[in-house]
Amino acid sequence: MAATSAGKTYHHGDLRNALICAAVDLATEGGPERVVLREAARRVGVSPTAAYRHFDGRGELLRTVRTHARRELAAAMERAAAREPGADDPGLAAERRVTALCRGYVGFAVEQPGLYRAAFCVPGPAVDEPLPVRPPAEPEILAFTLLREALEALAGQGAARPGGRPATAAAAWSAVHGLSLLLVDGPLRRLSAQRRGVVVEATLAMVVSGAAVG
Amino acid sequence: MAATSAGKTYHHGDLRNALICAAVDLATEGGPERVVLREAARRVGVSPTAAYRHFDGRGELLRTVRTHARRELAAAMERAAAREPGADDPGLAAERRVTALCRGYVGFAVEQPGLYRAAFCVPGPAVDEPLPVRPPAEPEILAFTLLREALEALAGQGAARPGGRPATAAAAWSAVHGLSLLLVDGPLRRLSAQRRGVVVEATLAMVVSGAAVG
DNA sequence: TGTACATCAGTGAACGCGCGTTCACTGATGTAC
DNA sequence: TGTACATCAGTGAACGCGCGTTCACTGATGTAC
Repeated sequence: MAATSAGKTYHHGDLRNALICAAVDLATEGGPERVVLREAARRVGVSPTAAYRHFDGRGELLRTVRTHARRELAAAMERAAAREPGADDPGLAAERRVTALCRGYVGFAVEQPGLYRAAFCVPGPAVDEPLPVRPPAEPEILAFTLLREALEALAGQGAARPGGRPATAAAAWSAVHGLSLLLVDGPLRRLSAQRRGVVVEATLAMVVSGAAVG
Repeated sequence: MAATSAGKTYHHGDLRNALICAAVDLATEGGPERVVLREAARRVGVSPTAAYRHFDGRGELLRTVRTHARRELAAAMERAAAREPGADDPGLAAERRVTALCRGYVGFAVEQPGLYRAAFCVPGPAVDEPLPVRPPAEPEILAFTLLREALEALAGQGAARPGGRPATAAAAWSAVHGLSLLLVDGPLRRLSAQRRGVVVEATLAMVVSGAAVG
């Protein structure tokens, strides 16, 4: 795009992506409520109106940011799992993968609180928007899928009750999600890094013990 | 107060409490972000300015609502525990109390989503407010205390590792908090009541198994 | 190769909204004498 | 018991803010001929 180096042309060339980047930055700085059309446009150096060429409105921009944030979360989990050393015992390996994924999850939340919150925001239908007859299917959330598959692998090793598995995965997700929010945005946000580590480990122990039971 | 029956006097008589009630209603309807000074005043039938005789500003009103919401949450937990039948075996009784408290916790969140979210909102310091040298100690959160004590009682029965206990309680809290938010405001909010029940039970099983380990 | 023209992607001004907060003020209350 | 006056608890208007969104518009681009 010629615009990139020359700067200042009338046509931006890649405005949609530029707006998304600005919006992601906003979410990173201050969470989903900070994602605001006018400010994103301002940062890109474009009039607010221009954004409407590329997005339906604020809602769509926010949903785009959310998708991005969810991908980043899953990527952080994968990276954490990849760092984990393997193990000969497949049961141990499975357990390690679960804990690594969880650590990656919580680590992302702690390091990117704004983005983490954006990953789970609900963009709120415009006031009094009529409810759709059938709500659109929620898109799969990759972070949850990773967790569920790792837990299934772990359960496959032991004597876990089949059929309880999706619910077991949801329970584990509850634990890491709740922990993340308590640490990031909630009553545990002032914990020292050390205490935080202790709480994280206790939660992981709970998740693993729950997987054995579930 | 003469004002109560006669209506319309210049002096309201109990404006502070009236504003709190209105603000709690707002939170109940739409969560903490719906708690807004002007609207609370409007509902009470008073000018916005009048609120400043009784509150420092929006922040104080919101903190008051939060306190109220936290109390309600704890009360819901206590009620749930009180409904639970006792048991001769003290270990079983302790376990039952833990699960009942947790059920009460999640039940409150599901029935009063707005209030639940208000209970854990952080009123956000005014932009660029200088950080206090020493952050004010977080007030104890009764819901957490209840949970911690019940878990301690449960651990006292078995061979749980001492010293791990506060962290174990935080892990349990993470689970019920995360579950509540996933159900109320998050990706699990469209679950049928039945599926929701399954997930709640799986989470409780995880919490109990974690208490045994921790 | 040049040019007319449709289309695309921006602009700038404006609307209406609701908010938090402050100002100068006034009506009501109750207390000292 | 009556009255002057301080104090308390309201009013109403206004300020400034930033937002989402829409309008009529124009500059730039690229394509058909």
